[in-house]
Amino acid sequence: MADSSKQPQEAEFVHTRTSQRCYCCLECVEDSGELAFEEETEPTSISVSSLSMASSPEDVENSTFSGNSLLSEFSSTPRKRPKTKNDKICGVCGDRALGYNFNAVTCESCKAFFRRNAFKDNQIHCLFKGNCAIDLRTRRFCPSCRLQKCFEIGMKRDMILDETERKARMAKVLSNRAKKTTSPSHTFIKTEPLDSDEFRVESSNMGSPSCSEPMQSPSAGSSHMEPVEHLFQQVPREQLPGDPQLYRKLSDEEQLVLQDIALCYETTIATIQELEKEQCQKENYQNVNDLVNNSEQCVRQLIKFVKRLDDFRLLCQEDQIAALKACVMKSLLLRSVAFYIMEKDAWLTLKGEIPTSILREATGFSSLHNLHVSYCRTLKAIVQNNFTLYGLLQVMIIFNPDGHNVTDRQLVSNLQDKYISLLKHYLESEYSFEYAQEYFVAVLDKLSELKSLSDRHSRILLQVNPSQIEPLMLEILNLK
DNA sequence: ATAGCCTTGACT
DNA sequence: AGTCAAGGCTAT
Repeated sequence: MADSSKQPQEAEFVHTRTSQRCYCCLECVEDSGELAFEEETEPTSISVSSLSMASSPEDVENSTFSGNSLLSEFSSTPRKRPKTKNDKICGVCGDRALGYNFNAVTCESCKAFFRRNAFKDNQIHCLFKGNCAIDLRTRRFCPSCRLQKCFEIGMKRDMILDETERKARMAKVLSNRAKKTTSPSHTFIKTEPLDSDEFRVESSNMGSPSCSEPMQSPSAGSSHMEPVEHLFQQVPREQLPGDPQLYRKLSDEEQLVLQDIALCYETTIATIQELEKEQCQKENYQNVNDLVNNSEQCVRQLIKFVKRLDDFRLLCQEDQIAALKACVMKSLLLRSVAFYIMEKDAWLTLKGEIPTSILREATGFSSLHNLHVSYCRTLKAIVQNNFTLYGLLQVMIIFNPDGHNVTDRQLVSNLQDKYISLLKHYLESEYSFEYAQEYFVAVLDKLSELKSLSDRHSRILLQVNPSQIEPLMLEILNLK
C-alpha cells in the first residue's frame, strides 16, 4: 500500500486510485479535482486558504507547529506540474530537479535531505535569524532553514514511509525477488482466514499467535473476564461445508476493495507490532492526560487510514473533519482490540506491553476498565487477527451517519450500508451462507456496542488538563 | 551528514 | 515500454 500509491497531489491521488478500484469510477474520472488540477496555472503558489492556517497537512498530523487545522489535512491545493522534463528546478535550492519528491519538485539531494530530516524540525535550529537563503551553494549551511523551505514549497512528511511501510515495501521487493528465482505461488495478503497466523508480527512478538486457544495464563485471570468458553466460538474449519455452491463468490471488485482495506488497516497498525517487546513502562500511563497523549500515534495512523480510503473523499471537507472527529474514540477502541493480547490481558504499545490495569489506575474507574477489557476479549474472539474484518469495522465506524456535526448524513449512511453489505458478502464467502449469519450478527452487535463504550470513554476526557495535551489530540478530541 | 546513483513497484 | 516517485546504497 505504501510505495508509489502515495501520489503527490490529492486530486491525482483520488483519480489514480478510484480509476481502478472505486465503485464510483464515472464520477471520479470526471472528478472536479482532476479538472482543477489541469486548469490550475499558478505553479508556485502556496495556497493560503482563508479557512486554514496550517501551511501543510503534516502540521496537523505531527502537531509540532502552532495553528493546526484538520481542515488542511483534507484540502487539496493542486499545482500544475512543469511541462517538460528538463525545465524542472528544485523548489528548495534551485538545483536541477528530476521530478516530484514528497509532493514538491526537488533535486535528489533535497529529497534525501527531507527524508532524513523531516521529523527533526524541533531538533535543528537556525543559528542566525531563521531566514537563511537556500541555494545550491548554501543549502548545506543551515539545515533548519532548508527544512523550513522544504515545508514552504509543500513537501509532505507524511509521504515518507514509516517503518512499517518500509518493511512492507522491502518485503514486497524480497518476495518478488524470491518469486523470480523460485516458484510463483505466493499471495501477499489473503482475505480468507479467521484462523490465520498471518498477523505479520514476527511470530515471537505476540506470545501465542492463536487467540482462540482456550487457555488463560495465571496472570490473566482477573475476575472481570469472561471465561473463554463464554466467548464467541468460531466454527472449526473442518466443520464448514465443502461444497463451493454454499459459499458466496465475491466479485473482482469486492475482492479488490477488501484487499485494499485489509492492507490499509494492516499497514497503519503494524508499526507497533514491529517494535521490540520491552518491559512495561507503567509510569507513562499515570493519568488521563497520559492516556490521551499516548494515543496520538494511533490517531495519526487513523488519519493515514482515512486518507487512503477512496470513499472518504466523497464527503465534503467539513464532513470529512466531522466524521473523523466523530470516529476517533471508537477507532481507538477498535485499535485497542487489535493490540489486545488475550493471554496476557495486556495491550501491545509503542513502549512495550502494558497491562490493561493501567486504564483503571489512570482513570480511577474500574467499571470502565472492566467494560473495556470485556469488549476487547469478546471482539477479539470474533475478529481474532483478521485484518479484513478490522478494516471493515474501521470503515463502518468512520461512516457513521449519527456522527456529530456531519451534514450529509444520507451519503454517510449509504456508504456505511455499502460496507455492511460487503461485510456480509465477505463472511458468506468465507464461512458459507449457513455460518455467515451468526458471524455477521456478532460483528454488528459489537459495532453497536461500541457506541456506549465510546461514550463512557469520552466522559473521562473531562479529567484532562488541556495544557498538558498534545495539539493534535486537543483538536481532534475537541478539547480546546 | 550529504548527495548522487540505483533499484523497485505502481501506474499510464 | 515508459514514467514517476518511493527507499537503499555508498563515496565523499
